[in-house]
Amino acid sequence: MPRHKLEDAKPRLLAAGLSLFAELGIERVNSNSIARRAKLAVGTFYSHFDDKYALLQELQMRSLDVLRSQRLAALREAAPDPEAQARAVIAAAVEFARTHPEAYRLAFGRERAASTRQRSLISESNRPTAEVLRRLQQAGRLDPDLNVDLASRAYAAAEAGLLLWWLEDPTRGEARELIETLARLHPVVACRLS
Amino acid sequence: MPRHKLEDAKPRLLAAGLSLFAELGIERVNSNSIARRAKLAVGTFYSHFDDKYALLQELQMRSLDVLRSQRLAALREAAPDPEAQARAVIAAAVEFARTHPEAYRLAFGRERAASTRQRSLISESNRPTAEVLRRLQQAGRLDPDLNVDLASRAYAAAEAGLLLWWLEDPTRGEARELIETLARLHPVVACRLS
Amino acid sequence: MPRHKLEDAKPRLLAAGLSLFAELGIERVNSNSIARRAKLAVGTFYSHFDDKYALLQELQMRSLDVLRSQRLAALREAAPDPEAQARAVIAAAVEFARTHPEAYRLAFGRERAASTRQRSLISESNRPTAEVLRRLQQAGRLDPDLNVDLASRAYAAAEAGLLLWWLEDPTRGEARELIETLARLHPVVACRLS
Amino acid sequence: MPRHKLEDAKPRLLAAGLSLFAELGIERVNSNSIARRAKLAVGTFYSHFDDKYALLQELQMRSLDVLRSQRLAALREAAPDPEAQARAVIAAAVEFARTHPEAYRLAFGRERAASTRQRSLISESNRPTAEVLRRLQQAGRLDPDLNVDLASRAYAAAEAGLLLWWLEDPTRGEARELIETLARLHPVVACRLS
DNA sequence: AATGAATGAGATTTCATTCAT
DNA sequence: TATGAATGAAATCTCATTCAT
Repeated sequence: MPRHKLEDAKPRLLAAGLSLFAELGIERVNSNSIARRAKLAVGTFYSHFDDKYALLQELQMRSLDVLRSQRLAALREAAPDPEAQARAVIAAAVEFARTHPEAYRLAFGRERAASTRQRSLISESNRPTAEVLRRLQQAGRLDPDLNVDLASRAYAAAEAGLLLWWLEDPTRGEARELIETLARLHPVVACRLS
Repeated sequence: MPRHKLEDAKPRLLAAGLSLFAELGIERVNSNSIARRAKLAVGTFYSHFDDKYALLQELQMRSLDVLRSQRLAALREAAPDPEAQARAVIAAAVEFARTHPEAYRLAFGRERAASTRQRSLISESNRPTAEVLRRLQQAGRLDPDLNVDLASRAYAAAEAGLLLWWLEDPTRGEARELIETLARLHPVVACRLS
Repeated sequence: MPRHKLEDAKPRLLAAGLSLFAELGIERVNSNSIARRAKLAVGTFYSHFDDKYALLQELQMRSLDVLRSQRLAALREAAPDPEAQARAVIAAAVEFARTHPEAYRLAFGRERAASTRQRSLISESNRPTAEVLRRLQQAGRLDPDLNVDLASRAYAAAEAGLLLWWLEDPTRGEARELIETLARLHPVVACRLS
Repeated sequence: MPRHKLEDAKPRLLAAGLSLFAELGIERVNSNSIARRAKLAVGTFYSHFDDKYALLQELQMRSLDVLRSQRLAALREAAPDPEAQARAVIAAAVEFARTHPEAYRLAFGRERAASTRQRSLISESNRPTAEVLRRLQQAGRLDPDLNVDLASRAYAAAEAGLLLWWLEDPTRGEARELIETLARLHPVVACRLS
């Protein structure tokens, strides 16, 4: 006996999952409670997702997509100078974390779609940075001794780690300070030549 | 019917827990399997730990203590120059991660003693760095605009993130490169004046 | 894999619990055995009751409700004389114990919904008696020195204790004798004036 | 490695058991906690008692012995009149309950040495009353229609039930009132002829 | 597609009892 | 006799998943 309009089950499950995961962490959440919060039956949950990890993964992918597109937009509007561009991309990330704290926590926090041997999301969002660094290095504008993969990975960890920590208590700093701090650690800045 | 010598139950449980947590993550491990791997009865597990999270926490604390003391030892032997000291402390961390990969993963990886609202272990190991930066800043040897808390937190995240990523596949870089990369991002270096 | 019709799980669990508690006492009974006797899965037990004590409490409440209503019915049909009324109410209790021995044992026997600091069920069923005595005393038809609370509580214990003992071996007396004996101890009779 | 003087292990276990049983009820108490409260090792518990039920039974027996002897003493000092004697015996019970509330609760409360098909302790303490009634009835001083077994059993339940209830909150009445109330319900009084 | 009671494997935890010291 | 760490059977409880409606 179908009781709800058909169209909105999936978005409701995603929203319910997002808030529950953010509150409790995946391992403390179960499919029944997600359905309950979405005011749907458990069975409905299973007709949309294989399990809670699938829902988590979808949430993470959606978050990353939004973040990615906001970074690209920022990039397009930034001055064509590597440092300005790095700063713009960082600012986009800080803004995303500020406006979607639950999504950011879910995508970059400790939650993993368990079973899945999913590539780290940090690595995922890291790839473009490595590319940029490589190009700068070839252009002679970056320390040639730098291991570009390590540096971009270290920076990505710094960004995610700092923002997650900040989200726990946003009085820990102002957006401006966050951006400034991250910019100084960004390889484009910290390892530039001259 | 007690069958084992008295002295070794707890160390065996710790060792069994360390290897199982490292292999599977806490949520895939249960008290029965820890006891089984330690060749002890379940009850023995519970006469030494309240639950698997307590065992995890003890492992984390022990790892941090060892890491802390190795950092201090490195510090004592380093030249009295801030940059040399930062490098020495980084080298000690890399060495610890290399020689105790499971312990490092457990202490800094995503595993958390759940329910416990335990202070992040990264923050914990972060405190001394912030102190050093504050002193340098007062001595006028560090950018006075730097928010020392944010910077040290960002660096700590970079270090932990990079080492965890490296441990997944140690061919990703040489110890030397890791140290070099982290040194460049360390606030003492990246934000020094002149 | 749900296998049963929906309607009958709870009644079946109640019936299974009643017979098992009566046979063995709560502490010798466990949720698995209740479910097994009801030919249901353990999980089904827990989707209807928090634990075995909750089931016990529901059985006790239901028994008391039935007993209460039978006492009221008896009262309505009795002559408007206090002694006749007491006798009618006693007879109703004896009849209830005779026809629902397990329910009576569960409600008045030693089984308690443990942890619960539940008001004694004897006290519960005692309240009306105390009221009646108080009114008779004010009307000058009962010894004015009598402590009505103590007397009604003592009587209630006598009634419950005698019936429980009788249920252990009904050849210990005839219903008529039980009623007669209890009537003589009832404060309305034992403490009447003139 | 014996650590305690040999002589006092058993009394200490009995005292520990008495207080724990009184606090929590047998089913919430276990041999380990009894030994712990007695500041002895578990093993010592098992060298003195088969299990916690054996300890309970010993406590109950000891309590009954003391109560019995106090009743006898009271009887010896009472006037040779049945009613005075009943009153004296009741007073002894009230006094015992007042001075040894834990022991009284243990002996007459709902705790049972489970497994044991032990005769009810109430029945046990009931026997003498039935004897007395029978003699009075033969002497023509008691209603010849009275079923002496039922009456004495009902009275015993009233006495135990009232005193247990009173012990829960001794402000419920004064010793004098308790004695008076119980005396009125005692078959010797309530069923005497003329 | 939606429902939700029912399922039962499996995890957590307790505690009476043993036995080497 | 006393000790107490170790044992492991058994109880409690959870929750992902199914399927008749």
